Amino acid sequence: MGITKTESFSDLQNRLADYFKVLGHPARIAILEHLVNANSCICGDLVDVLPLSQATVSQHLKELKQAGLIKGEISGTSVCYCINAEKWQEVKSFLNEFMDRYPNLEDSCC
Amino acid sequence: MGITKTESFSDLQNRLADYFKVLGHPARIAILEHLVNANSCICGDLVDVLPLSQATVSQHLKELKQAGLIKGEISGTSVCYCINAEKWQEVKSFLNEFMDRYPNLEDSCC
DNA sequence: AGTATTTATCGTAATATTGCAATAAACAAA
DNA sequence: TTTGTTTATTGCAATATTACGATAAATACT
Repeated sequence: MGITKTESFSDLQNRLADYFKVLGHPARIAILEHLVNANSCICGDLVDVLPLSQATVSQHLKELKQAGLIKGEISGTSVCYCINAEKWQEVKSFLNEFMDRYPNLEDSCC
Repeated sequence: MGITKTESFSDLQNRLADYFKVLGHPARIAILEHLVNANSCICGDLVDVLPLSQATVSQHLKELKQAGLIKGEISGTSVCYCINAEKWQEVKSFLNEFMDRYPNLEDSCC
């Protein structure tokens, strides 16, 4: 019924899905790319770079922040965003472990 | 407006987001886990394993198949599903390349 | 104080996703 | 042919997501 049956799956499955999900939007990919490329705090110009309104960008930033992938630091009137390095590594490993569970072999059955 | 502004983003950004997105649901994670663990074709018993109706499972399988992550081979009345090994590696690399763009360093600015 | 700048939040509309019952489709077995 | 078995599809209903205008909140500057 449009509601994901979260409670029917394991914590691990839900956590995996949640991280994949937050990465599953081109705007959030674009935001992360921008922050990664800059490799520094970006104050405000994200809205200029993205083809979305200020309100929409703010919403995507909120989701990325909630997932822990980025940090936002208030600096005067504006806010500086950057990648949360530790969390980024953690998520990378977490997702990779999942992908690595399928062996790199040629012994596919079909 | 609920519609993702796909056309405003690059092909690469959209492709990345699409792969993350298809992985962004616990049911699809569970399906993939089952296929990975079996490391063989699974005929039919997926519905028994998952806490979802046959129709819903079939829908998730369709999405995974469309993304190319799994293959389905008709075998009599039933269908055998298994991981698409080549595509799995390809997607793993593709997503990993994105995650690796953020350097493994401690030189986070904030 | 008043004005400008920047970001967050609220409210709302449009679209997407999830889930399932019912049904269809395809095949096997009797 | 009829019956059962298995998977796909259709047609909803419920919820979630996306997007943005309007507005609020917070701070800086005159």
